[in-house]
Amino acid sequence: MSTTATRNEGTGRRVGLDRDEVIQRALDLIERDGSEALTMRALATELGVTTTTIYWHVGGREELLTAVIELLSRQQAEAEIVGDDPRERVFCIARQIWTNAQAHRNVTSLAHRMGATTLLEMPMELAMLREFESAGVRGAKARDALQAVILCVAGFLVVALRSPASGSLDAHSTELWSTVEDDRVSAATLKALTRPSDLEALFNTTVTAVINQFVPDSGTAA
Amino acid sequence: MSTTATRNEGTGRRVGLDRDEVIQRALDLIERDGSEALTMRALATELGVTTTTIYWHVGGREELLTAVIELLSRQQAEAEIVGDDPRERVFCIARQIWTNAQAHRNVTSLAHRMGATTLLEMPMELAMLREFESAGVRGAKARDALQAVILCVAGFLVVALRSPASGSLDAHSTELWSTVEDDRVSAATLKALTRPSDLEALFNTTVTAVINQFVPDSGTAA
DNA sequence: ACCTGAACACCGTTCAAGT
DNA sequence: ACCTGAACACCGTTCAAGT
Repeated sequence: MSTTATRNEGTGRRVGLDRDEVIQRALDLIERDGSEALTMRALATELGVTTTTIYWHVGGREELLTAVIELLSRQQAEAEIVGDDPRERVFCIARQIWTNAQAHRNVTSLAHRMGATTLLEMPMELAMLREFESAGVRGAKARDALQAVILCVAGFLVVALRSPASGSLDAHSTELWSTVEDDRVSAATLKALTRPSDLEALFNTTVTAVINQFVPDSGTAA
Repeated sequence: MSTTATRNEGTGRRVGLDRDEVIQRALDLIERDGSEALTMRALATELGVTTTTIYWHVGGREELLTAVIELLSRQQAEAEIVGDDPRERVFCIARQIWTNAQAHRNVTSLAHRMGATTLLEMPMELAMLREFESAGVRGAKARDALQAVILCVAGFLVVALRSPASGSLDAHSTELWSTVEDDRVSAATLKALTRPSDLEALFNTTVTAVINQFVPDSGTAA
């Protein structure tokens, strides 16, 4: 992408690589081929360099992955927040997290597996806090409201990110349910379970319910 | 644990191992040392056997892990469901999932990372469906209600399971927030963020809100 | 049927050495 | 300061061979 890789300013550099470029290429590689495809050797080959060079620039694999997540966190443009009242605006931000996650599935699910979701979504969580403040929700109440909404969104991401991502395991809900029989559950319900939910609609309903629980229904912001 | 390992009935067996015991020991090892500690070689050593024996009995690593999750799924005793109306009973089941997950952190977070949550929680999800039925919620509505509640619980598990599990990454929320400054967020809120939420209380509030959204407030079951 | 031994192709990481 | 080459200790998996 950037042409800085082949720059050689007459210094002792042979490749002209810097830390930022290593991380950016790592991000690209993960988005393209998944996070398991990012081995130190594969990334080195991609950069036209030896494995040890990566260690010199950014450190080991754990540091590299953390840096990738931080990079994406900064790149996720904080889109404009629309909505007439705090409830709507909080919902708008929740949808942005949801949308961003689907646009960057591989890094998002990586962050998820690493327990670094907060690191990735920090800017959007901060935006959400500002809305809570303007709705008069602050202190421990704001913290809990944030946790609840983020938790709920995270739950949706768990489901949304696993479907076409790791096709190896056939333990996906719809296939599992097709083998179940139970005389205390109607046939209509069991049949419905074999078809996927409309996650979009379900997201709206559920997240709205949680937001309404924590954000008061004030018409105008303070 | 079971003494079947040293049994040798005069057949050609040298060790007397069977598939179930391999899987049980794998489960024990994961619960004790974490899922990363379960290597084929480590498990083989634990069993007093060669690596290849595991392949003969249960197959590769993926199959082994799936079998472990299925085993725990069967072992999670379906405790008694208490509550006067469907809403309360659904909440009771949600709490059981929550409790079981914390009692078996390592396997649960493994199932989570594998996208096999449904496989693990199937019996409890089925119990929840029965409550929906008795509340008159069936078909696609029951499926969506199940999804919403499970999703929400899954979100809580994401947070609850990452704290003392993988101590390697310091990207935990509380530490991250301690460095943040923002003039549009009050000091009280920022300070609250550096202290962990009461997940127990938050679970009750949030899950109840979601359940109420999908299960009608009927006093008595049909 | 059940299990071993040796081997293969990977992996992350380190360390001395080069310019 | 920046990068290479060789090596180490791991890993999952396979395959022929033993009883």
